[in-house]
Amino acid sequence: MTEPTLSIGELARLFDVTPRSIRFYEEQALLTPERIGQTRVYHAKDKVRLKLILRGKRLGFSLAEVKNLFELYDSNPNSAAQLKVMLDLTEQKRILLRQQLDDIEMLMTELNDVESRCQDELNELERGKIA
Amino acid sequence: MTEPTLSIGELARLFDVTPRSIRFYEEQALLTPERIGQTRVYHAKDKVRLKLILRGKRLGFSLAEVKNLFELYDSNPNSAAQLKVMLDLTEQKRILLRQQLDDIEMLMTELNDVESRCQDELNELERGKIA
DNA sequence: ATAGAGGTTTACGTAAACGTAAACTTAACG
DNA sequence: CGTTAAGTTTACGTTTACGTAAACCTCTAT
Repeated sequence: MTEPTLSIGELARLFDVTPRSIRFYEEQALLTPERIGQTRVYHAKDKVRLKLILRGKRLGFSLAEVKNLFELYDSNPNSAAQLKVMLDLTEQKRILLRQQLDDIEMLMTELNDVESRCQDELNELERGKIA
Repeated sequence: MTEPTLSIGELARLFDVTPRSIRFYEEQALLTPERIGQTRVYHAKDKVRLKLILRGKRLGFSLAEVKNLFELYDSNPNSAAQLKVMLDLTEQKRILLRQQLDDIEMLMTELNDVESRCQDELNELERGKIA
Protein backbone atom coordinates (compact mmCIF):
# COMPACT_ATOMS: atom_id res chain seq x y z
CA MET A 1 0.00 0.00 0.00
CA THR A 2 1.25 3.45 -0.91
CA GLU A 3 1.37 6.28 1.59
CA PRO A 4 -1.99 7.97 2.03
CA THR A 5 -2.12 11.66 1.09
CA LEU A 6 -4.73 14.30 1.78
CA SER A 7 -6.10 17.31 -0.01
CA ILE A 8 -6.33 20.58 1.87
CA GLY A 9 -10.06 20.12 2.29
CA GLU A 10 -9.70 16.65 3.72
CA LEU A 11 -7.01 17.76 6.13
CA ALA A 12 -9.19 20.68 7.17
CA ARG A 13 -12.16 18.48 7.94
CA LEU A 14 -9.95 16.04 9.78
CA PHE A 15 -8.91 18.67 12.30
CA ASP A 16 -11.95 20.89 12.09
CA VAL A 17 -10.14 23.94 10.80
CA THR A 18 -10.62 25.94 7.59
CA PRO A 19 -8.44 25.59 4.51
CA ARG A 20 -7.72 29.28 4.99
CA SER A 21 -6.05 28.54 8.32
CA ILE A 22 -3.96 25.77 6.82
CA ARG A 23 -2.75 28.03 4.05
CA PHE A 24 -1.99 30.68 6.60
CA TYR A 25 0.12 28.27 8.63
CA GLU A 26 2.04 27.49 5.48
CA GLU A 27 2.53 31.19 4.81
CA GLN A 28 4.02 31.42 8.30
CA ALA A 29 6.36 28.55 7.40
CA LEU A 30 4.76 26.10 9.82
CA LEU A 31 3.78 23.70 7.05
CA THR A 32 5.52 22.82 3.78
CA PRO A 33 3.24 20.47 1.87
CA GLU A 34 4.24 18.87 -1.38
CA ARG A 35 2.93 20.47 -4.55
CA ILE A 36 1.56 18.56 -7.46
CA GLY A 37 1.18 21.21 -10.08
CA GLN A 38 -0.51 24.01 -8.18
CA THR A 39 -2.24 21.79 -5.74
CA ARG A 40 -1.12 21.13 -2.19
CA VAL A 41 -0.71 17.53 -1.14
CA TYR A 42 -0.43 16.62 2.51
CA HIS A 43 1.41 13.58 3.86
CA ALA A 44 1.51 11.96 7.28
CA LYS A 45 4.23 14.28 8.50
CA ASP A 46 2.08 17.29 7.64
CA LYS A 47 -0.74 15.79 9.65
CA VAL A 48 1.56 15.49 12.64
CA ARG A 49 2.72 19.07 12.20
CA LEU A 50 -0.81 20.40 12.09
CA LYS A 51 -1.71 18.42 15.18
CA LEU A 52 1.23 20.00 16.98
CA ILE A 53 0.23 23.47 15.81
CA LEU A 54 -3.26 23.03 17.21
CA ARG A 55 -1.93 21.67 20.45
CA GLY A 56 0.30 24.70 20.76
CA LYS A 57 -2.68 26.97 20.20
CA ARG A 58 -4.65 25.21 22.89
CA LEU A 59 -1.78 25.96 25.24
CA GLY A 60 -1.99 29.63 24.32
CA PHE A 61 1.16 29.73 22.17
CA SER A 62 1.38 32.09 19.25
CA LEU A 63 2.18 30.65 15.85
CA ALA A 64 5.62 32.21 16.12
CA GLU A 65 6.22 30.31 19.36
CA VAL A 66 5.04 27.08 17.81
CA LYS A 67 7.43 27.62 14.94
CA ASN A 68 10.12 28.27 17.50
CA LEU A 69 9.38 24.90 19.11
CA PHE A 70 9.53 23.19 15.73
CA GLU A 71 12.93 24.64 15.03
CA LEU A 72 14.02 23.65 18.50
CA TYR A 73 12.93 20.10 17.91
CA ASP A 74 14.25 19.83 14.35
CA SER A 75 17.57 21.53 14.92
CA ASN A 76 20.79 19.58 15.18
CA PRO A 77 23.09 21.84 17.11
CA ASN A 78 26.70 20.81 16.78
CA SER A 79 28.60 23.12 19.07
CA ALA A 80 28.57 22.89 22.84
CA ALA A 81 27.48 26.51 23.00
CA GLN A 82 24.44 25.82 20.84
CA LEU A 83 23.60 22.77 22.89
CA LYS A 84 23.69 24.78 26.07
CA VAL A 85 21.39 27.38 24.52
CA MET A 86 19.02 24.57 23.64
CA LEU A 87 19.04 23.18 27.14
CA ASP A 88 18.34 26.63 28.43
CA LEU A 89 15.40 27.04 26.06
CA THR A 90 13.84 23.74 27.01
CA GLU A 91 14.22 24.69 30.65
CA GLN A 92 12.43 27.99 29.99
CA LYS A 93 9.55 26.21 28.34
CA ARG A 94 9.42 23.74 31.17
CA ILE A 95 9.06 26.55 33.68
CA LEU A 96 6.18 27.96 31.68
CA LEU A 97 4.46 24.60 31.56
CA ARG A 98 4.84 24.13 35.30
CA GLN A 99 3.27 27.53 35.79
CA GLN A 100 0.38 26.45 33.61
CA LEU A 101 -0.03 23.28 35.63
CA ASP A 102 -0.30 25.34 38.80
CA ASP A 103 -2.78 27.68 37.12
CA ILE A 104 -4.91 24.79 35.98
CA GLU A 105 -4.89 23.20 39.38
CA MET A 106 -6.10 26.42 40.98
CA LEU A 107 -8.81 26.94 38.43
CA MET A 108 -9.94 23.35 38.86
CA THR A 109 -10.25 23.93 42.59
CA GLU A 110 -12.36 27.01 41.99
CA LEU A 111 -14.59 25.16 39.57
CA ASN A 112 -15.08 22.47 42.18
CA ASP A 113 -16.05 25.20 44.59
CA VAL A 114 -18.60 26.72 42.22
CA GLU A 115 -19.93 23.28 41.43
CA SER A 116 -20.45 22.18 45.00
CA ARG A 117 -22.19 25.45 45.77
CA CYS A 118 -24.53 24.72 42.87
CA GLN A 119 -25.13 21.20 44.05
CA ASP A 120 -26.01 22.41 47.54
CA GLU A 121 -28.44 24.89 46.06
CA LEU A 122 -30.05 22.21 43.95
CA ASN A 123 -30.41 19.92 46.93
CA GLU A 124 -32.03 22.74 48.85
CA LEU A 125 -34.53 23.23 46.07
CA GLU A 126 -35.31 19.52 46.06
CA ARG A 127 -35.93 19.56 49.79
CA GLY A 128 -38.32 22.45 49.29
CA LYS A 129 -40.29 20.47 46.76
CA ILE A 130 -40.62 17.42 48.94
CA ALA A 131 -41.43 19.20 52.19
CA MET B 1 -4.57 49.57 60.44
CA THR B 2 -6.71 50.73 57.55
CA GLU B 3 -7.01 48.75 54.38
CA PRO B 4 -4.10 49.33 52.02
CA THR B 5 -4.93 50.82 48.63
CA LEU B 6 -2.89 51.13 45.46
CA SER B 7 -2.58 53.61 42.65
CA ILE B 8 -2.75 52.35 39.10
CA GLY B 9 1.01 52.70 38.76
CA GLU B 10 1.71 50.70 41.91
CA LEU B 11 -0.67 47.98 40.86
CA ALA B 12 0.94 47.90 37.44
CA ARG B 13 4.43 47.47 38.87
CA LEU B 14 3.20 44.84 41.29
CA PHE B 15 2.07 42.59 38.45
CA ASP B 16 4.45 43.81 35.79
CA VAL B 17 1.79 45.10 33.44
CA THR B 18 1.24 48.58 32.05
CA PRO B 19 -1.35 51.03 33.38
CA ARG B 20 -2.76 50.98 29.88
CA SER B 21 -3.58 47.30 30.24
CA ILE B 22 -5.25 47.86 33.59
CA ARG B 23 -7.40 50.62 32.17
CA PHE B 24 -8.24 48.40 29.25
CA TYR B 25 -9.36 45.62 31.56
CA GLU B 26 -11.59 48.12 33.29
CA GLU B 27 -12.99 49.23 29.94
CA GLN B 28 -13.85 45.58 29.34
CA ALA B 29 -15.62 45.49 32.69
CA LEU B 30 -13.14 43.11 34.30
CA LEU B 31 -12.17 45.62 36.97
CA THR B 32 -14.22 48.26 38.76
CA PRO B 33 -11.88 50.26 40.96
CA GLU B 34 -13.08 52.93 43.31
CA ARG B 35 -12.77 56.51 42.13
CA ILE B 36 -11.58 59.34 44.29
CA GLY B 37 -12.28 62.32 42.15
CA GLN B 38 -10.93 61.29 38.77
CA THR B 39 -8.32 58.98 40.14
CA ARG B 40 -8.62 55.21 40.30
CA VAL B 41 -8.00 53.58 43.66
CA TYR B 42 -7.41 49.85 43.87
CA HIS B 43 -8.25 47.67 46.88
CA ALA B 44 -7.36 44.11 47.81
CA LYS B 45 -10.25 42.68 45.83
CA ASP B 46 -9.01 44.45 42.71
CA LYS B 47 -5.60 42.89 43.25
CA VAL B 48 -7.20 39.47 43.38
CA ARG B 49 -9.18 40.19 40.25
CA LEU B 50 -6.12 41.26 38.34
CA LYS B 51 -4.25 38.18 39.47
CA LEU B 52 -7.10 36.05 38.16
CA ILE B 53 -7.13 37.92 34.85
CA LEU B 54 -3.43 37.27 34.34
CA ARG B 55 -3.82 33.65 35.28
CA GLY B 56 -6.58 33.35 32.71
CA LYS B 57 -4.33 34.89 30.09
CA ARG B 58 -1.55 32.43 30.88
CA LEU B 59 -4.06 29.68 30.22
CA GLY B 60 -4.83 31.18 26.83
CA PHE B 61 -8.24 32.55 27.77
CA SER B 62 -9.54 35.69 26.08
CA LEU B 63 -10.58 38.57 28.29
CA ALA B 64 -14.18 37.80 27.38
CA GLU B 65 -13.75 34.27 28.70
CA VAL B 66 -12.18 35.52 31.89
CA LYS B 67 -15.11 37.85 32.35
CA ASN B 68 -17.38 34.90 31.74
CA LEU B 69 -15.63 33.00 34.53
CA PHE B 70 -16.00 35.95 36.87
CA GLU B 71 -19.72 36.12 36.23
CA LEU B 72 -19.92 32.39 36.70
CA TYR B 73 -18.19 32.63 40.02
CA ASP B 74 -20.05 35.72 41.23
CA SER B 75 -23.50 34.72 40.08
CA ASN B 76 -26.12 33.48 42.48
CA PRO B 77 -28.48 31.50 40.32
CA ASN B 78 -31.80 30.86 42.03
CA SER B 79 -33.71 28.60 39.69
CA ALA B 80 -32.93 24.93 39.17
CA ALA B 81 -32.64 25.60 35.45
CA GLN B 82 -29.97 28.22 35.98
CA LEU B 83 -28.11 25.95 38.38
CA LYS B 84 -28.07 23.20 35.81
CA VAL B 85 -26.72 25.59 33.19
CA MET B 86 -23.98 26.51 35.66
CA LEU B 87 -23.06 22.91 36.30
CA ASP B 88 -22.91 22.37 32.58
CA LEU B 89 -20.60 25.35 32.13
CA THR B 90 -18.22 24.25 34.84
CA GLU B 91 -18.11 20.83 33.25
CA GLN B 92 -17.25 22.37 29.89
CA LYS B 93 -14.39 24.32 31.43
CA ARG B 94 -13.23 21.21 33.22
CA ILE B 95 -13.03 19.32 29.93
CA LEU B 96 -10.93 22.11 28.46
CA LEU B 97 -8.57 22.05 31.42
CA ARG B 98 -8.17 18.29 31.20
CA GLN B 99 -7.30 18.69 27.52
CA GLN B 100 -4.68 21.25 28.49
CA LEU B 101 -3.26 18.89 31.08
CA ASP B 102 -2.87 16.23 28.41
CA ASP B 103 -1.30 18.74 26.05
CA ILE B 104 1.17 19.85 28.68
CA GLU B 105 2.11 16.31 29.53
CA MET B 106 2.86 15.53 25.90
CA LEU B 107 4.89 18.67 25.41
CA MET B 108 6.83 17.93 28.58
CA THR B 109 7.67 14.51 27.22
CA GLU B 110 8.92 16.01 24.00
CA LEU B 111 11.01 18.54 25.86
CA ASN B 112 12.55 15.71 27.83
CA ASP B 113 13.32 14.04 24.54
CA VAL B 114 15.01 17.11 23.11
CA GLU B 115 16.88 17.61 26.32
CA SER B 116 18.25 14.11 26.59
CA ARG B 117 19.37 14.26 22.97
CA CYS B 118 21.23 17.44 23.83
CA GLN B 119 22.80 15.87 26.87
CA ASP B 120 23.98 12.90 24.85
CA GLU B 121 25.52 15.23 22.31
CA LEU B 122 27.27 17.20 25.02
CA ASN B 123 28.63 14.04 26.56
CA GLU B 124 29.91 12.97 23.15
CA LEU B 125 31.71 16.29 22.79
CA GLU B 126 33.27 15.87 26.22
CA ARG B 127 34.53 12.41 25.31
CA GLY B 128 36.12 13.85 22.19
CA LYS B 129 37.95 16.42 24.24
CA ILE B 130 39.33 13.89 26.68
CA ALA B 131 40.35 11.18 24.20
C1' DA C 1 -21.02 21.62 -23.28
C1' DT C 2 -21.88 23.28 -19.01
C1' DA C 3 -22.42 23.30 -14.27
C1' DG C 4 -20.49 22.23 -9.73
C1' DA C 5 -17.13 21.07 -6.42
C1' DG C 6 -12.85 21.96 -4.91
C1' DG C 7 -8.42 23.79 -5.76
C1' DT C 8 -5.37 28.36 -6.51
C1' DT C 9 -3.62 33.47 -5.71
C1' DT C 10 -4.35 38.20 -4.29
C1' DA C 11 -6.20 41.47 -1.56
C1' DC C 12 -8.82 43.80 1.62
C1' DG C 13 -11.54 43.46 6.19
C1' DT C 14 -11.81 42.37 11.17
C1' DA C 15 -11.62 41.28 16.29
C1' DA C 16 -8.68 41.21 20.29
C1' DA C 17 -5.39 43.33 23.19
C1' DC C 18 -3.09 46.46 23.86
C1' DG C 19 0.93 50.54 22.34
C1' DT C 20 1.63 55.22 21.59
C1' DA C 21 0.87 59.95 21.52
C1' DA C 22 -1.60 64.30 22.44
C1' DA C 23 -3.67 67.37 25.50
C1' DC C 24 -5.17 68.24 30.01
C1' DT C 25 -5.35 67.98 35.75
C1' DT C 26 -3.56 67.63 40.07
C1' DA C 27 -0.16 66.94 43.83
C1' DA C 28 4.24 67.43 45.52
C1' DC C 29 8.87 69.54 45.70
C1' DG C 30 12.71 72.88 45.72
C1' DC D 1 5.69 79.75 41.42
C1' DG D 2 7.29 76.88 38.09
C1' DT D 3 8.27 72.13 36.96
C1' DT D 4 8.48 67.37 37.24
C1' DA D 5 5.74 62.95 38.30
C1' DA D 6 1.75 60.57 37.97
C1' DG D 7 -2.85 60.56 37.03
C1' DT D 8 -6.89 61.34 33.36
C1' DT D 9 -9.52 60.98 28.58
C1' DT D 10 -9.58 60.50 23.64
C1' DA D 11 -8.05 58.73 19.61
C1' DC D 12 -5.49 56.62 16.23
C1' DG D 13 -1.84 52.82 15.24
C1' DT D 14 -0.27 47.90 15.41
C1' DT D 15 0.13 42.85 15.60
C1' DT D 16 -1.86 38.28 15.32
C1' DA D 17 -4.75 35.07 13.17
C1' DC D 18 -7.44 34.45 10.46
C1' DG D 19 -12.55 35.66 7.49
C1' DT D 20 -14.37 36.96 3.22
C1' DA D 21 -14.62 37.89 -1.45
C1' DA D 22 -13.10 38.18 -6.24
C1' DA D 23 -11.27 36.05 -10.19
C1' DC D 24 -9.25 32.30 -11.94
C1' DC D 25 -8.14 26.95 -13.06
C1' DT D 26 -9.48 21.95 -13.54
C1' DC D 27 -11.76 17.84 -13.12
C1' DT D 28 -15.91 15.12 -12.99
C1' DA D 29 -20.74 14.26 -13.79
C1' DT D 30 -24.96 14.92 -16.28
